[in-house]
Amino acid sequence: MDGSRSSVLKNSRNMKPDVTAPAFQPLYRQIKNLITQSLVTGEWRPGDLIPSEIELASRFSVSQGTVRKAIGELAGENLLVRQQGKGTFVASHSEERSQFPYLSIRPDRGSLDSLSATLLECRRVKLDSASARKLGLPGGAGAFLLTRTLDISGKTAIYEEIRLPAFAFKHLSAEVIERHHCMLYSMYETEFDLRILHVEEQIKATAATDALATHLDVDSGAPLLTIERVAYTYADKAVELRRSHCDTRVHHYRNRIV
Amino acid sequence: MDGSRSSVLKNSRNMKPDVTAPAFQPLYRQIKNLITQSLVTGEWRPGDLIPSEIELASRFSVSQGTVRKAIGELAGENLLVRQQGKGTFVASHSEERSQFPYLSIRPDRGSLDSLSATLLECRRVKLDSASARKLGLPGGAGAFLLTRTLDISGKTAIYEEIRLPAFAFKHLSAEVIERHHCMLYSMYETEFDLRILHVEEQIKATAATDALATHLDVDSGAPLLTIERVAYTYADKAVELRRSHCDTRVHHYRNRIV
DNA sequence: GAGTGGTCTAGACCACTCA
DNA sequence: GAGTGGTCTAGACCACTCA
Repeated sequence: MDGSRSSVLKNSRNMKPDVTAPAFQPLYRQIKNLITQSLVTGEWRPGDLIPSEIELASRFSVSQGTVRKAIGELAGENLLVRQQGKGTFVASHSEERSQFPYLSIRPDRGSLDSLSATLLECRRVKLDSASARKLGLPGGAGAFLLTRTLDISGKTAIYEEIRLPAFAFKHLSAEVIERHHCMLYSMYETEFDLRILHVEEQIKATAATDALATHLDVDSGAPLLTIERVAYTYADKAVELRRSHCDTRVHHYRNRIV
Repeated sequence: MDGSRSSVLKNSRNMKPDVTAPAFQPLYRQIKNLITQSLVTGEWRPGDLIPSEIELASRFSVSQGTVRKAIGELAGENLLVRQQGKGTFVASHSEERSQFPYLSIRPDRGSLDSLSATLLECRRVKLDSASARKLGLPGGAGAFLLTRTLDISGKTAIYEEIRLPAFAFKHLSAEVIERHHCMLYSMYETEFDLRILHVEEQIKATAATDALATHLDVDSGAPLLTIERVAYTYADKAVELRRSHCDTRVHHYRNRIV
């Protein structure tokens, strides 16, 4: 080797260099960015097998170790999944053990076994300005509003409203949702090419309104756990808003912090 | 190299091999276990600089890369902190930016700036059987019970009860706590050699009791966020129970899931 | 047996810290 | 300038999968 790191990867420089830019970008980061590009553009789609490390190393003219480090970071971010002996795959919600990958509600005793969703409504609405802002859209932008309930062990435990930007979910309908058995994140992926990568939640205790009390079969004014979620895809782009109201008499929200 | 991996690290085997044991344990995992041992026994204490990678590599007769991989996993678990040019340190709550490292409550608007704790009580109690079980102790074991409130931006937002096994916190007193300005996890570390590594929380919405209503200046029956926490040290050993009640009218619990 | 990811090495050099 | 962690390479070999 000649020690040159520039084979395909020389950073393009502006005439006026940006002094706030990081001084040094290691090779494996540049490889990581190239791989991420292929994910964003859809060249490799959820569930796909990507080229082997050896293949990528020769394609980018770097060593296998450098490709490994790039893939390792992407695997750590749950964008890729490595399987020894088989290869590296683009992560997908469709293949995950859990039907509801970001659901943190658990029964107080026993495990989360029987779980089912009932779609109540799917209709077109215009976004209020606060919701639009969170989705990076102008006020009044079109959206789908889904409402549904989730039953845990046969008992209705969650009522939720979900808002999805219309432009990204063109052919959405109750039929499409029900065809996917209400597994939304898997549906976003296969029907709309939209992979949810992380979610941010704000949780409060609230008093049940009359409507919620009816849906959840609790007393009006009873304490409920209200979760406001924003779900993000590539490049930290918000693509779903969700407000969930949970009856926590025999369930709880579980969280592990390291 | 002769390819032998056994220099100092041959696995000791029972006469009856444990068939459930993992078939293969890579070298770096064994090195990781050795380093973890030095952390558990207190050979290297929070804040300490550990030997350099080169030094450890020669001590264990492996390559620097193998030591790096072991340290990398420990750094990923927040047990060690690497600093380029300086060395690798044992992680410590005393050095962290946040006074309250696992506090997830945030103001709805603005950032978590002014934050203060008021210790209400510190006394000896006997553990009820449920609490004792969570701490892996027999029912009736001795413990300290701390109660305190936390003010966020000048407003009392949290009331909490904390239970600590007496045997591990021998010289605990209100004076010791106040000397540390109520920064408990930093105090556990410096006074009791106990480092909290992760916490598990169960969250419910509850109705304020009269006593809580008074402490938090809310109406009796008002919805509160109730967080049951178990805090763990090395080897997943539970060493603190905490029940926090939060007024979430102008605050929320924030969580990010990847 | 061929192909994949996983481990490990020795060695070179870089970025950073501190005296 | 000495010492640290960080990057990168080429090459060997291992564990695992699948035909």
